[in-house]
Amino acid sequence: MRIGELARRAGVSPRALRYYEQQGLIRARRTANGYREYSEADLKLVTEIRSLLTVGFTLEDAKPFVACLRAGHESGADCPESVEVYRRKLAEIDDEIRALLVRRAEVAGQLSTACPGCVLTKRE
Amino acid sequence: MRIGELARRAGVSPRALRYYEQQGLIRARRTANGYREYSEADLKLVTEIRSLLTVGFTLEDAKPFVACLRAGHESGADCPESVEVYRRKLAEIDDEIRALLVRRAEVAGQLSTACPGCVLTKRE
DNA sequence: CTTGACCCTGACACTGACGTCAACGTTTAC
DNA sequence: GTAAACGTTGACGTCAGTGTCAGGGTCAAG
Repeated sequence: MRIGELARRAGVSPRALRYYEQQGLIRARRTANGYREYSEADLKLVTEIRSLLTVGFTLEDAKPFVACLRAGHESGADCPESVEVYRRKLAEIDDEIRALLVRRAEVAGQLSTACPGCVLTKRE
Repeated sequence: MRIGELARRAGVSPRALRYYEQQGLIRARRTANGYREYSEADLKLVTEIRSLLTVGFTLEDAKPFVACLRAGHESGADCPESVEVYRRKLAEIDDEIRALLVRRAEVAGQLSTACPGCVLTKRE
């Protein structure tokens, strides 16, 4: 299939696919006229990339998963490199959550000082 | 005082001060040679901006606080517009925390599927 | 033959808060 | 007198993942 069809089926733009290629995540054979030609396996790669991106991963993070799929594994997570990315991401998310909780407390403190009673304490 | 002194006392770079001015947050008188001249009140403005930025506010968010100080109030939060920004920010932070908790759960789920026992459940 | 739907590459736009450099004028200290 | 340290404006670089042109080529249907 060509880029337009893959884009529709994967739910992304052709522009995004070219960008993924440029970043070294996917590759495409070229037909005689220079058009990119994709396989079903490529659809699987792009689907994996998309699901990772929507969970907050970067394209860089997604690389091990793509490599894992290309190596023949069923899931992109079936490789130690992918698992390592999962663990790192989990730690990053935890850090962000902690930082946000601190910020929340600071802002809530300021707000209650500036306007006692304004804090509705939605959480907990 | 000139820009270098204000920058040192406020703990920011001269570049940042020029940027704040460009964004309409601070203003400076000019001496005959074109140098910016600041007052103690300006130091207070910049200090307010910095403390808001470090809590995750944008320069746009900081504008009502600066306006409030310029209007003569002791605290930048002594105006309804500032309080409104506080409340909005609090809601934004809560949204971000909720989104991160969802992401955390998704990633943790994927990780436990890919590598049972890898999730160390640091939280709770 | 031409219209329209594709495809190509290359490159700028965007968001935020600056860092950094260029190319220049001013002030201060020795 | 001169060099360091300061000031000025202007403009590009950063990070990520595209959107959106510009300016082409390709191909099937009518």
